[in-house]
Amino acid sequence: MVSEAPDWQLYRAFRAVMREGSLSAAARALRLTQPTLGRQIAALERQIGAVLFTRSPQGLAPTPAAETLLPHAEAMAAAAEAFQRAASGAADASKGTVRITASEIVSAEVLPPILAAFQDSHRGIAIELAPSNRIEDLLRRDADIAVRMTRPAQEALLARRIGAVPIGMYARRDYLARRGTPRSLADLAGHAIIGFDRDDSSWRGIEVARFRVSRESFAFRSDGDLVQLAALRAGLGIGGCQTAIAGRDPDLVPVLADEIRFELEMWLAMHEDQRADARLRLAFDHLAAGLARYVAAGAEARQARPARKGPVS
Amino acid sequence: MVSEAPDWQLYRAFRAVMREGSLSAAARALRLTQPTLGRQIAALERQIGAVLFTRSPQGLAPTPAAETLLPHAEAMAAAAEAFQRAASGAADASKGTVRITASEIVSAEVLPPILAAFQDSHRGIAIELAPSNRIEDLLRRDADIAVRMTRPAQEALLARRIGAVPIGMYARRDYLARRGTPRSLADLAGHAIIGFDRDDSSWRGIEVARFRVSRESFAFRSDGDLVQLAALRAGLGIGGCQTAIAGRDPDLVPVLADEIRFELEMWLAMHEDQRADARLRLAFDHLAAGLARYVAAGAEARQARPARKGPVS
DNA sequence: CAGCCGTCATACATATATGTATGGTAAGCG
DNA sequence: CGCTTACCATACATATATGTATGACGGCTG
Repeated sequence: MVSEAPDWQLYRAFRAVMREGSLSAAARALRLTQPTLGRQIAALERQIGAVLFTRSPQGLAPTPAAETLLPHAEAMAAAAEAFQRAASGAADASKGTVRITASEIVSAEVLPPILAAFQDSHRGIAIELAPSNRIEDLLRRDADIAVRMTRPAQEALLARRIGAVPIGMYARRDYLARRGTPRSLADLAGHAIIGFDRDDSSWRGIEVARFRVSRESFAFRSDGDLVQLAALRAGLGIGGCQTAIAGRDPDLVPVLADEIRFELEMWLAMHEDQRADARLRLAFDHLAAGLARYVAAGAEARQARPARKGPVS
Repeated sequence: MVSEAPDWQLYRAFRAVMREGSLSAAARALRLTQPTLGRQIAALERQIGAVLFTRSPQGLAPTPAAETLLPHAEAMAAAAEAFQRAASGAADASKGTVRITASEIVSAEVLPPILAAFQDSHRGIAIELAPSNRIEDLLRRDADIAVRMTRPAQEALLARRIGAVPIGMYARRDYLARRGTPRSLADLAGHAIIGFDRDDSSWRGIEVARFRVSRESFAFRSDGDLVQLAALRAGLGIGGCQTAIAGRDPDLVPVLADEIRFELEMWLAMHEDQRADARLRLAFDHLAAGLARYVAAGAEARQARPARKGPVS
C-alpha cells in the first residue's frame, strides 16, 4: 500500500515526449527546457530499469516498453485535466468549465439550443462540447457528462434515462419527385440509400437485419453522421433520421413510416463520484430537462407524422 | 490543448493529505517532510484559487471543494500505480507484476490452482489477487485483468467469454438428514435458506423472482459470498453454489436440481490498450485456458449429478 | 557540397524546492 | 492540572532540479 514516491512529474515528461516525439518539442509543450526533459526521461528510465527511447538526432523513438506504458500516462493526463476542470469551479459553482461529449448528430443538431439556454442563465460556466461516438472518453474522464444513445452498462456511472428517440426514414421532397416515392420495402431496391461506410457502430442495436441492410446496399456511404444528414438534406437519397430533427425541415418527407420505424434510448451519464460537484449537477439537470423536451418533441413529430402520400408542411 | 503545466506533484501531495488527514502523516507516507507538504498544498490552493483545507492542530479538514477534487486525484493515483505495475516488467516480459480482480468465490475457490500453475511456469511474475465484486476497479486501472460473472459492456475493454457456469442449490448431507429433503419448491418453506443480507448484487441477472426470493425469506443472511459458502459447508442450511465447487465436497448434496438451475456467464477482461503488453497477454491466456477447464468441469458435474434422492459418492 | 535547421549531450551558474530546527497551540491522559 | 503527544507555522541552511550556453551530429535543400 505504501507507494515509494515515483515522482509523478516524470510521468508527465514521459507523456509529453511520447506525444511530441522529441525532447525539444516536449520541452516547448511543457514550457521547460530540453536538458530538463532529458534528465527526467533518464531518471524515469533509471527508475524502471528499462530503456524507453532510442536517442537520435531526429528525435526520440519509443521502444515497445514505452508503447506499453503510454496508455497509463494518458490515463493520468486525462485525470489531471479533469482535476483542473473541476478545480476551475471549486471555489464557486457558478464559475468553471463543464465538458460534455455526445454523438455528432446530437452535438450539432440537438444540444446547441439547450446549451445556449444554459449558457445564458449561467454566464460564468464555460462549456466544452466534444463530438464523439466512443463511450470510453467518459470513463477516462475526457469528459464530465456524456449523452449516449445506448444504455451505459457501467456501475461506476450515474446514468439517467431520458427517453426513446424515434427514428424514421426520410427523403427530400424533390428527390421523391424525381425518383418516385416507395410504397413498400420492395420498392427500395431501385432507390439511393444513404448509409455507413466502414463503421456500422451507429447501426448496432437496431434490428436492421430484416431489412437486409449491408454496406453494399447503400448508394451513398459515409461514416460521418453529419455528412449523412447533409446528404439527406441535399436530396441525395433516402436515409435514416431522428424524427424530431427531420420534422424541422419542411422539405424532408417521411418514407415508409409505417414499415420502418425504430427507436434509440437516450441516456445521460456522469461519474458517480462527481455527484457532489454542484456545477456538474447543475449542467446535468439542465441537460436532462432539455433533452427530455427534445424527446417529447420527437414523439409528437412521430405521432403527428403526415400521411404517407405527402407532407403536411 | 496546451496544458499550462500544473505540476502533477501537487496532486500527489493533495491525495496524500486527503487520505492521511494531516500534513505530517502525509509527509510520512510520501517520505517527505511536513513543511514540504505544507508548501505544496499552499501552492495548489494558490493555483486553483480556492481553500482546500481548514488547518487545525488536529490536522487538516477538507473543504467541500477538496471532496469534489479527490476522485480525480484518486484516478490519477490508480493510473500511476498501473504505470508502475506495467513498468515493472517493461524490460522483460518474464518479470513483473500482474494484478487480477475477481469475485470472492472465484478468488478463493477457483483461481488459486490456476494461478499456482502460472506461478510455477513463470517464476519471475508476481501475482496480486484482489477479491472484489465491483467492476469499476478495472476501469480505474486498479487491476490489470478481471474475472467477472457478467458480460463487460464496455467497449474500452478487451473481453473474452469463458463459458456458462452452472449454479445449483445444495445442502450438506447431515442437514438433509435432520430436516428432510425438499421434493418440491413448496417444501422449501420450512427450510433454512442461505442468502444475501443487504447487497443483492450477486443475485441480479438471475431470474429469482419466480422463486419469490427476498431478504426476509432467508434464515441465514450474509453479504460475504465466502461466508455463505462456509455456512453451506457447515450444514447451516440450503444455499446456492457453483456446481463445480459443490462437486468437490462429497458431503454436499444437490437440492431440487431439476427445479432450480441457472447459469452465470463467466468473462475475462482487460484493457484494450494493454493488448501489447506481453506479460499481461501471457497471464490473460493462461487464465482463459484454466477457467475454460473449470467451466467444462462444472458442466460435467451438472450432467453427472446424482439422483435427487441422494448423492452418488 | 556547403549552409541551415533540427536534434541530443555536456558543463556551469542559478533558482527552486526540500530538509532541519524551533516555537506555538490544542487535545488526550493519568 | 501538568505531562505527553500530535499537529501546524516559520526561519534558515542545504540539496536538488532547472535554466543557460555551447558543442557535436545528422538530415535537408539549393
